[in-house]
Amino acid sequence: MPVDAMSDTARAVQLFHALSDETRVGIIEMLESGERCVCDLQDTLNAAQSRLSFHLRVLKDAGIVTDRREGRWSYYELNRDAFDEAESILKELRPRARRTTARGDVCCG
Amino acid sequence: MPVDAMSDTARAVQLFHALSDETRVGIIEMLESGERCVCDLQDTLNAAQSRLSFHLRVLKDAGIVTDRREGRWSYYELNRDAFDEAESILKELRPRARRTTARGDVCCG
DNA sequence: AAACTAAATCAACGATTATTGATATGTCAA
DNA sequence: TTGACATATCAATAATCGTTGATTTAGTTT
Repeated sequence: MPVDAMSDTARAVQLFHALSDETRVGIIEMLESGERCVCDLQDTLNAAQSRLSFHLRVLKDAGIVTDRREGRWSYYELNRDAFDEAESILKELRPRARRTTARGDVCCG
Repeated sequence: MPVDAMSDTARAVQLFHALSDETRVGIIEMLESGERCVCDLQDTLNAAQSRLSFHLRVLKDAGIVTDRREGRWSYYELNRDAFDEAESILKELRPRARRTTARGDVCCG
């Protein structure tokens, strides 16, 4: 499903899912300082080519990275918007009030 | 593994994994406004008892919720610290520089 | 063109995660 | 103390996700 045809919850799930894998976090850490080509990532992360490609696709589908092709190389870069989005989703999920259920209340009436 | 005996990356993965499921996001949304008992969650989210219990445990293991027992009921509440933590992890993963690879650079030398 | 390279995709398998129904544990009420 | 209830845990199954090796797609070099 395209990102913009997704419920808020589905989008949250997609974003956080993309962030919930060691290899992908490793990729993101490598891209923190700027754009990298796939072969660089491969060497440094010590990941088989198709494995890396798989994770890059998950990140790309989630909008966390963008890619550009230059000759026979592909370069990947982090997308700030996705991080803004994740942060704002987190803020929405954050607890608001201190407590609403008074101790001693009955539930399951 | 206990949360405090975990690498930064492993912790990031655990937190984001806990956030990457529709049912769990649903639970979090219900807890935004304060503490709730399990039976409330069950009714509203329309989830089988053991299923809910499973997801609550994932959230609890990740430190996203805390629980307390009162008589035969269990109450769950969001833990602000986990949200702070997730936010700060997100900030660390965020891109720093604009671009380091100049166009036309060669890689895979 | 032919050979070579970087990267994406695919199919098969293995691993992890989620769901379900059954059972266990602790608490309350009759 | 017996029965009902709320929740947790467990074992089996189903579904999803990640890995691997092979193949495909482009682009480059000779």
